[in-house]
Amino acid sequence: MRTRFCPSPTGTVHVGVMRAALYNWAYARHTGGAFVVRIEDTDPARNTLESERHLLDCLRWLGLNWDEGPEIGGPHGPYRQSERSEVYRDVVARLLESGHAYESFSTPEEVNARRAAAGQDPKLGYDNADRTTTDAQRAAFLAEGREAVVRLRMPDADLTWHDHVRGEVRFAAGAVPDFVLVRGNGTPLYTLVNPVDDALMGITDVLRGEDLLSSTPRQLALYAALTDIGVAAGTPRFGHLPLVMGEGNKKLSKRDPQSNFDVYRDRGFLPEGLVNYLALLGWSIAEDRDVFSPEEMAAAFDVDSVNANAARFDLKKAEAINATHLRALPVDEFISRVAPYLAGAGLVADPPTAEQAATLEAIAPLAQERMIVLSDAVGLLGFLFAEDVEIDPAAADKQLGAGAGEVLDAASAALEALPEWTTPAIETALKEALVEGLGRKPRQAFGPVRVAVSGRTVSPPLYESMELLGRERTLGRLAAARGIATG
RNA sequence: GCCCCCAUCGUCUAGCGGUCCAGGACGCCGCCCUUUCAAGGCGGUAGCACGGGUUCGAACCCCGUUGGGGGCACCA
Repeated sequence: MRTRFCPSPTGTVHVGVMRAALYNWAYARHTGGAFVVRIEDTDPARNTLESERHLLDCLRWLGLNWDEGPEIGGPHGPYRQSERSEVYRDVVARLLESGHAYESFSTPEEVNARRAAAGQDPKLGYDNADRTTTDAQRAAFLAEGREAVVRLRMPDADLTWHDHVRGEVRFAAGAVPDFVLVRGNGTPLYTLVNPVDDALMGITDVLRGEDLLSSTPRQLALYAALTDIGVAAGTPRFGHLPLVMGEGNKKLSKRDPQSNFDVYRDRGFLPEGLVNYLALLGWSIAEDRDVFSPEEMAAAFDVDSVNANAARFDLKKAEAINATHLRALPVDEFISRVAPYLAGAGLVADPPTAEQAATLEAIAPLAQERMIVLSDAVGLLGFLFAEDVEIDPAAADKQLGAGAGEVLDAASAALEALPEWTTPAIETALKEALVEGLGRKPRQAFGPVRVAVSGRTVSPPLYESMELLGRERTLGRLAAARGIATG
């Protein structure tokens, strides 16, 4: 099997597009085939090199390594369509020569006028009228300075195929007009270039979004022509993947912020977490299981079992899956992944100093199970790497109101006198002072202390955090919180 | 408007004629654990769009209806 991913390098990277890449990758890996990447940059107005680099970087980050394609080459290169003009020119010449394609001089206005004259809806589009253009007419058009587009002559037969995910699909003969392969200015269109390259690159299975389903009949016709002139060895199998939907009930569009792949990466989703979630959008590994590694996916993935329903992107579930992967990370691995986020926020040096590394190592196991994405560490652990802590106003409202002053005073007094600064000693002292001494319920006793020390209502376990913070900083923070406590 | 695709809990899904008064996960709600919040454990909530067939038997097959989605460029 040979599958491919052929993005157009424009703007941001879309999660739906990456899901398609993932399925292609997984299918190739599952079958022991090859995964080919090709850059479809035939629209110079919209394509940028920067965008291409970013796309490839996202693929690499997700772990979707390709066997042939940009940057690594391969036997069917070049893998960038902007570098394949001669190939297309040659194919078009042969298509024209064999009569599968023809020059078409009608302008869109003329087509519409003909439709209107016949009392038809102009939405019907091109009417195949130029199939019969004579040499004399052609010469006249050329003399007028007209440019011709090149169109494929569609066969007069139903077009059907067996789709990997949808089964038999059929389009009636005549449903698709002769479509344009080459612009008037001579540059080729996606409609030509995509099947030509798939043919030339030996792609056996085309897995792509359902939004391309209705362009399949055209491609089938082109493949037949290409096979006839010896460019293609046959027609690939197709599999049309369910669309990824957004919040509403519409295809997740590029304009939708949720569709931007970068935001997940930047927030600190793990590649394996995102792979896992994306895989679930239309496929399941087993009846009672939905957490798995990319390798497990590749081992189990089969396109024929992909679900045909459109799938809504559910951030909550994506986060839950990611959190599971995060917790499953070995601690040292977790530390090395989280450190860049802390460094990025200016909390630790890059790399962390010996002291910071020691703190990180001590707190990591406690922090790991409280996080969803890596960037959560910034808020959760920031208090350990700064002299002072900024208290979250909402947390202050909640915990530094009535009765907090008394708690903070008692905590300070108990901790000041502590002979040794260890987690068990802190625990004992605080419980004695607050729970027994003041008769507070644990949740009321420790809430204000937690906010004073960490600045938040959610933090790693309290006593351990205090030990790591040291007596001086802890007492300083209790005093600072006492200053703003209202009760 | 035309063509095509789709239809199981709020969401993602399992189910491919009987083993399903429909299983898992996220979410949500309880309870337990507990120093907060989480995490973890336990339990609960909620679904086969509708109508006809076919069949001894239908979530599964067929037809229709309704609903949703996608596509109809000299974009990709």
